[in-house]
Amino acid sequence: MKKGRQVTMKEIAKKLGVSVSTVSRALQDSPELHIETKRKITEAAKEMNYRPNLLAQSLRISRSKTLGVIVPEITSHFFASCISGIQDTANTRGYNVMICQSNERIAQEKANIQTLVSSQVDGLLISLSRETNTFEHLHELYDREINFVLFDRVEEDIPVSKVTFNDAGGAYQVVKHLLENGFRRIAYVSGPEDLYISKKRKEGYLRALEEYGVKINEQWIQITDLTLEGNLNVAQRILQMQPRPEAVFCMIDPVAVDVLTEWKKSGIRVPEDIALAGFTDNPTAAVVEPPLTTVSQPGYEMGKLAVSHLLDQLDGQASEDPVSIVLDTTLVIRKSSQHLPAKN
Amino acid sequence: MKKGRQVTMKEIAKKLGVSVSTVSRALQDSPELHIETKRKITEAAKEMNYRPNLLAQSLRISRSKTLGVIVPEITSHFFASCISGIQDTANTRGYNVMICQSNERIAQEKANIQTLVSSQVDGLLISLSRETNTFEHLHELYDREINFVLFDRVEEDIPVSKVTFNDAGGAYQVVKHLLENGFRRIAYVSGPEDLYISKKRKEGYLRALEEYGVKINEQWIQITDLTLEGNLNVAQRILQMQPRPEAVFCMIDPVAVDVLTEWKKSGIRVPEDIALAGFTDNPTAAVVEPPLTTVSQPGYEMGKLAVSHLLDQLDGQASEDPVSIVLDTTLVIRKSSQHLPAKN
DNA sequence: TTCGTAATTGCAGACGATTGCAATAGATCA
DNA sequence: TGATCTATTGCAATCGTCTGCAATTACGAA
Repeated sequence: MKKGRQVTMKEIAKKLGVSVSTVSRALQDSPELHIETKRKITEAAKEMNYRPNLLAQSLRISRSKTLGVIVPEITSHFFASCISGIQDTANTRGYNVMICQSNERIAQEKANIQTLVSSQVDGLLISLSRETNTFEHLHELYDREINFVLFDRVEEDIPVSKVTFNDAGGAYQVVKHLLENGFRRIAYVSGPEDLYISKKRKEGYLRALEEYGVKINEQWIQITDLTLEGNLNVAQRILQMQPRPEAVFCMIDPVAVDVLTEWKKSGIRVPEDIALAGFTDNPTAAVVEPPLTTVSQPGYEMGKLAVSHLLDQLDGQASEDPVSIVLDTTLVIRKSSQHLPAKN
Repeated sequence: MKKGRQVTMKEIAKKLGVSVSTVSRALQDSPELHIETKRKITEAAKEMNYRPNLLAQSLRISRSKTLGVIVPEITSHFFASCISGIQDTANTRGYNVMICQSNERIAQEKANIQTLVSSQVDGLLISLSRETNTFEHLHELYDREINFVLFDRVEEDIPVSKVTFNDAGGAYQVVKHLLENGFRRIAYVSGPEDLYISKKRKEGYLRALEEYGVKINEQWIQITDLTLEGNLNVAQRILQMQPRPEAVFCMIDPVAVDVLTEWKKSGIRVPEDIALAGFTDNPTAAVVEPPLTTVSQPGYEMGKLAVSHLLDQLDGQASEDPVSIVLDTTLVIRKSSQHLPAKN
């Protein structure tokens, strides 16, 4: 099974006894060609099943009509949603998409950037890996005047457009909801502290507590490395605190799910013994028992917006100045945070 | 922010006063060049941050070192796993990957194929959409001698290599498990009947029942269109059967989860009142209450295998004859199928 | 009849890289 | 000293497409 030769303009030209340039112009529906010639050529092209060689086209016009996307991991439902939004929008605007995953490693992220740039993508959409705490590779992209947009996991000091969620606002919403339900001792389970979302969601958490006059206890803020083991450790540490927190807000749903599972094993009931909330609204959040209160962030929309902005930039429709688009999140109240008057 | 010019061989050549061909040979580490010239050129290349233009390279050597992947949807955890496996393997073997989703529509699937072929991918990995019940587009690919491999959702009559799961075997495993737990009236909730997996899993279901001497009741086989509404309808229909099935095997986990949710609302307890099992081992399966017995199919492995086979084919390492690789599934027993002696 | 003009089409040179072959130089041998 | 060989490098064509410009033809106007 060898790769068959594709039909080229040259072959159409030879068959019809015209020049390649005439074929090219006919297929572009150029107005300066005789209408009859044009008809003959387009007909022959269809008949011979001609398909333009995008590689050659891209090389010639120095635009590949392809975008590069780098996400930490595709198997995360959130990032998969982003990609889906990116794809759909890019396709309807005539662009293809090459997707890479960094697997949360900065070395892979750098390698991905190299590959995509070598592949002559017209622009990049990047969500940073967890490991990424230095940013020369992004500055280099910027210096080389390559268009890119950061989304979700961003670095604020790079002068490019960014699309993020109002992470602080979302955290504020959910913590406020807990406070309004009467909880006061509210813990926050954070991921590694240098992560953008760890910081932002902590901000919202602190703001809500402060607004409700709750004095913050430093031990309420627990750090997990986001591994299963780390999450279970935090779950246990929280149970052993004196006094024990009445509610816990986890930075992301998977942590909340792990914590919930661990507590169930220990016979702790949610929300009767302790309330719980997450962030992201993963598919699992809705189906755990009890269903998890969380903050929904529309990944599909984020992808759409990020790519739209990048394409506007490429088409010269957007201003040269970087903008920061902040998407609102939605509080999703489920049973895990409901203060029940009577224990059942 | 305009796209900056990339450094080309021409510029290196000019700077060093040599010809472009010499630069090309130096960067390929050709043995016929003077070692000193080679050193100077590679140094200059590094210093000027030269990166080969993959488009030009591909055009010249007529190999893009890029593969195309088409999946029904990226947001499905299973397909995301496949993609992840494909990516990792392709990258380590020096290939890039362009991913498309058909969104379960055949028209989109055809369009994706067109685009990828135009982009001169060296080969394709395709998992068919639900809508795909005609196959001319695949036959055309075959006739044009374009390399491709089908995975998971395949069409058996196309003479190309395929990677599938032992769907019938997996279904047999799980239904046998239900039978061994003492259940006899076992229903099967199928998706649309023309789907490959609907058929295969039904095969396994029937084989297990037959083997255990259970006479099949036609109404046990229920069809859903896989929408939420369809799933809930099936859930209700099952409850109303006389006599009611003792256990239900759903073709895919999401159906089982919908059914479970609906039953819970009606006060039906799983597995005490009725046992339940799914297929796929989605992340949700482990966290629902009760945890769902299911059949795990390693998507990452499937992706790895499919792409390895395709690449072997491209490299001429595989035989020309199509092969059919069948992966085994693993039964994952959880609470939803456990027959409890006493109701609690 | 002659010339300007418009309508069509082809030539040739890019885009950036690769590669067969020719060319040049110095070295070696008789 | 002349001929042959080898090592090193450049020329030019090529991949498929696009496009500025030149070339050709026909036509109407003076």
